[in-house]
Amino acid sequence: MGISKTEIFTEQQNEIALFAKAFGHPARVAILQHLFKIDTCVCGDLVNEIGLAQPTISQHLKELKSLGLIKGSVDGTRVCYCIDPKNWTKMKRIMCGFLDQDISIKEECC
Amino acid sequence: MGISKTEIFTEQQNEIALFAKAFGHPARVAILQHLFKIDTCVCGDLVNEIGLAQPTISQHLKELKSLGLIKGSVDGTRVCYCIDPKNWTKMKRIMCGFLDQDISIKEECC
DNA sequence: TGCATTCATCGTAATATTGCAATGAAGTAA
DNA sequence: TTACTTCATTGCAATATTACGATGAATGCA
Repeated sequence: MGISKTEIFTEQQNEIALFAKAFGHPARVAILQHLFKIDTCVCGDLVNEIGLAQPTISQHLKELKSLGLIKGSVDGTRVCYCIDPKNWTKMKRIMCGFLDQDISIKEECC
Repeated sequence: MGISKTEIFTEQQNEIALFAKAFGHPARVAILQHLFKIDTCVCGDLVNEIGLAQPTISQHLKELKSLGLIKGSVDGTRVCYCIDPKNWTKMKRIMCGFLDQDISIKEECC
C-alpha cells in the first residue's frame, strides 16, 4: 500500500531504514559529497552544482536537514549549508554497525 | 515526477543510492539482520520471523537478490536464502567510502 | 494419480517520492 | 519606496513503492 509497517519493526531497524532512505537518491548523495568536497558552508550555488531545479534541490536539502545530517544558516539573502559533523558521526556509527554484521559470519553455506 | 534523473549523476552516486535504497525499508533491514544472526541458509521461516504476508516478503527478497546481496537455492519445495559474502563486502566498501568522507573534514564552519 | 506445501508472480489499491512551475517571504540595494 | 536576489512553500502531475489476495509453478508424499 505504499506505506511501511514501521510498528512491527524495532526502533533500530526503522532508524537504519530512515538514514538509508536519505542516501537512497543520487541527488542527496551528490549534495552531501559536494558539501564534503567544499569542506565549508555552501552558500547558494548548489542549484548550479547539481543539475536540478531550485525547488527540487530545496526539497532534498529539507530532508537532509530534518534528519540532522546538514545544517543551514541564513546569511543575507542566501542560506549556507554544511554537514553537521556530530550527527554525521552518530549516523555513521549506526550504519556501520549494520554493515559490519558480516565480521561474525562463519563461512559460506550455499 | 517520481522518477529520479539518474542520467545527470555519476555512476558512483547512482550505485550508492541503489544500495542505500535497498536498506531504506525496515523489512529488508530485518531480513538481512536475521540472515546474519542465523549465519546459515534460512529455509522458509522468514515469513514467520518478519510480520508481513508471504508475497510481500517474497518481493523484498527479490529486490535484495537482484542487487546480489543475498542468494537463494532451491531445496525441495523450499528456497534457502543467505547473505552473499563477496557482494556484501563489495557493497560495504562502496558505502563506507561514502560514509567516511568526514575523515578529511577540517572544522565546523557555521 | 491426487493432495499438500512452499514460494513466485500477477493484479490491484493505497500511499510515497520526485520534479518543477508558480508563488511567497525575507533580505539587499538603488 | 521599488526592483532585484535568493530560497522556501504550495500545488500538481508522473512515477515508484508497499502490501496483500488470488493464482500459478514446482516439488514431495501418500
